[in-house]
Amino acid sequence: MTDKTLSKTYEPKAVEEKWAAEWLNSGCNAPDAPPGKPSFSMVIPPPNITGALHLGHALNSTLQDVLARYKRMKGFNVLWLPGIDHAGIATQNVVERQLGAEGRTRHDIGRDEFIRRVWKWKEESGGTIIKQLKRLGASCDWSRLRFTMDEGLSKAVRKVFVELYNEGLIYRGDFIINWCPRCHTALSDLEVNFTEKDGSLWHMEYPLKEPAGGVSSLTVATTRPETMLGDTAVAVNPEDERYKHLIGKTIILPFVNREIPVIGDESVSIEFGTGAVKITPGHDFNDFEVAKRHNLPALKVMDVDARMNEHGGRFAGMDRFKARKAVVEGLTELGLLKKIDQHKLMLGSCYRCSTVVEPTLSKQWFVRVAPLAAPAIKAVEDGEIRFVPKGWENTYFDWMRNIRDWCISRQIWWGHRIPAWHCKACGHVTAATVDPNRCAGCGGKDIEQDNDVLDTWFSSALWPFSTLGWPDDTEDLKRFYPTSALSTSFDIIFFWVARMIMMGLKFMDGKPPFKDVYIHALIRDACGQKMSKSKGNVIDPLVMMDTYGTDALRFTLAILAAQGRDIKLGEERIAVYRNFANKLWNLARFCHMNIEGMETAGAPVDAASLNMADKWILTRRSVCAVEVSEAVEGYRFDEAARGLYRFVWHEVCDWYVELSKQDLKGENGPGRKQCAAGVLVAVLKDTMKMLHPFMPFITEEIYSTLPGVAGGLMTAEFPAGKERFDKEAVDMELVMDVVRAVRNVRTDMNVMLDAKVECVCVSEDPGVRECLSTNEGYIKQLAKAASLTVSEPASPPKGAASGRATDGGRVVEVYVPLAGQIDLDVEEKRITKELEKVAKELEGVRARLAKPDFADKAPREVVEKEEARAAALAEKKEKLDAALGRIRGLR
RNA sequence: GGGCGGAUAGCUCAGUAGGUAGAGCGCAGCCCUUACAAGGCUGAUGUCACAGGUUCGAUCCCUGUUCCGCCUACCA
Repeated sequence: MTDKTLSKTYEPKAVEEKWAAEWLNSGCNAPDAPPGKPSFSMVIPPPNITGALHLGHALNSTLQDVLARYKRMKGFNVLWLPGIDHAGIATQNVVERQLGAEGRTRHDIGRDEFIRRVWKWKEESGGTIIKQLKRLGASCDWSRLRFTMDEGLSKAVRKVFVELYNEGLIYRGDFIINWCPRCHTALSDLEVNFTEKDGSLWHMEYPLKEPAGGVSSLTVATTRPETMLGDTAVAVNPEDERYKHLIGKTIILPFVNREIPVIGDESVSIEFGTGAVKITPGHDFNDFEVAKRHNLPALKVMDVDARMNEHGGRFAGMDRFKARKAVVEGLTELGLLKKIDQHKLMLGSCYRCSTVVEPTLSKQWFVRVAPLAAPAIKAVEDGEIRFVPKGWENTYFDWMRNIRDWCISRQIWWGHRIPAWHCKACGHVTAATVDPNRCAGCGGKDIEQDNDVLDTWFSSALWPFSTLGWPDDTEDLKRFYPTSALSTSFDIIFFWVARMIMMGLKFMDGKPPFKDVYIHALIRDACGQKMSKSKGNVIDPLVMMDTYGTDALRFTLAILAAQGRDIKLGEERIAVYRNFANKLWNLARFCHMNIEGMETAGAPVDAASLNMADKWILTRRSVCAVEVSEAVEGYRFDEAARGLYRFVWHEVCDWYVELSKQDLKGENGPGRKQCAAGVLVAVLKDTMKMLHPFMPFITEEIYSTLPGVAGGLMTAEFPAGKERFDKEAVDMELVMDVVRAVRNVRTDMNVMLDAKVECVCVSEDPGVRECLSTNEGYIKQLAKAASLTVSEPASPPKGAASGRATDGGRVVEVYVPLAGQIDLDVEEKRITKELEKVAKELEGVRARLAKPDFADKAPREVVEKEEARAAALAEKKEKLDAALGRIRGLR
């Protein structure tokens, strides 16, 4: 696209495709070969291979890309390493569904064939999200794309497992875990979502074997009647006067007629329910603990599908929910159901398929987490790892300090198979990084690898170093570990961040995986609801990119990314920043129209030829650059984006473009034209550079059309913001203020736009007067004034409407004589209103100054400032009084 | 039950070493002024949730209250 054919509105599609391809070919996403540059590294939080880009990804990737591109432009050797995880359960579900469509199960085709199918699926349709991230402009080093099931990463997983096992930090045993009856696997505590549900509290009467103290039964209250078949005790509080005499007695469990003891346990609440609790160690976390304390047996009464098993008596074979109904009916028939209370309970469901989980006793592998957590807590306490915003540290500490062992085995096939072999002869477990052929205990050859695979998060926890080549001692590890920052969502602080910290410290010689953890906001819909497919309130980032352009989406996400607050996103917001992209585009068009044919427009401008407007905009550019730098480095993406928006729209476009028009048209001679063009181009180039991390496509496109440009923006240097002309910048602001004052009067007085007015500016400050005279051209042009008179204080012109400009403590009275045109009523009303406001304000300031304490205790600067303010207000009031008098005098 | 965060213009949100409260959208008026109507100029609107406290001074700090979110927790 050449400068001559820039379309009137920005059309993102072609531009995005062009640059996305260009960046991929250029290789500038990859870090340089070892130079002296400092490193900046990040790993992408690996999305699921089954996933599609949602707004959370888009936000997170945009912010990381801002960091990556910014740091690159700041001279860092940047590595942003992308990848995906194998999402064990989710992926297995996808392929099992495919098989299901063929009328088969994974068991029909066997483990090896199933794994082959999953890999085939992965090659064909896995990882579409990577393409989508590229479309978003994410400048990852795609040549280093990693996958948790890669050979290298699998090697890392095995080594970590074996070392932890050998140290006794991984163990296997029978414990109660969360079982998903649909996925047929254990889940860790974190993989269960709890939601409040309306349920019932059934009061069930259990007969005693022998009456005691005139009592022949005990009534328990439960939310899960069907589990009664697995009861191995009834517990009461040992302090409970109603029941303490029953402790040690025997109950005959209805239906199955099993004899179970009444025990005393302090965990039982006297107030809740009936004060007596049935104990089902095979299907309840709490009961399992109670049973351990009392040496009670645990009985599993359900199978893998959560159907009642052979211990279920007449209920055997029934699904747990059917069995519940049947048990309740059965009890009713026996006259043992005493009461049903409405009761709210927290119900756990599988985070992958939402099936209600079944706490089940089962043999599983666990990580003993406490020893790993201790140094991980310390690293954050000591500030070695920093959370941004800091508040998230509490969440992290809270969890880490109450951490429970992590169930890492999953009864699925897709994932890292546990590198442990069971010996059939001696029962010894051999954990090994290389498949062994004999038992390490007895040397026997009849060994078999454990059937389970590891939790996907087990491999993700190694991500910051496994992706850099560990366990090999690679150059990448030396250069890029620890990584500089990790950006992610708060909901995986436990899943991932905490575990990465633990594993990083453990396996990387105590070095944490990253220095900063940036926790980004959660995106909600415009009403504040969490977006979800079932609610139908999802905004698809891909559709937004199609509709408004990728840069618009990115800028929207960045400018809304304030720390510590959720983002409520409505589509209209994106349209606003689409407009911004368009504004930018037209700024570029304006530039091209005005420099067309100028050979030297891209050449550096001689500082001596700069005028006040040039110096003003160059200064504002520098201030903006510094502000953006500080904001990005402090992860305040919203501030950076807001600063850029203001600079581009309200400084460059609203003012500099207007200020430079006469010069650019050549009205002030070739020298001025040359200079203004040079400044405009320079400012535009810097603007593109500053904006590039946020809006990479449009900026790259515009930049490439500017004269005197060599190379792309990605490798350009971020403006340092050193060139400043503060004095001129302040003077320019005063001139702008005068223009605003005149416009203000014009509007208030309903002066037609094309009607020129006279304009009188009065100031007692000779510096101010000189400044205004020098810039007469600007004022006349922008305020549409036919003439400008600058004078010392004198009696104001007759029949003039008045205004006033103040900037930096300097004051200019502005008069616009409108003899005959002035609407006296309007002007009188306007001045009266203004006068009231000033009087009120003055009163307040004077009241404050009058307080003796204020003068005594407030800092001197503040007192002086207030005094100056009072004086200014008094003067203003005086002027307004005079103006009012003049208006009235005209009647 | 514990913890965290929010409450600022009609809406969505910034902000403040405690010292005159800001933006965008929307709204009103005037403009199709050759970069841009996805635009320009101008304007109006706030007991900064409530009640106390500290302070010369609080939207900001402290305490309590009320609403609204979220995270976390084995009362069956």
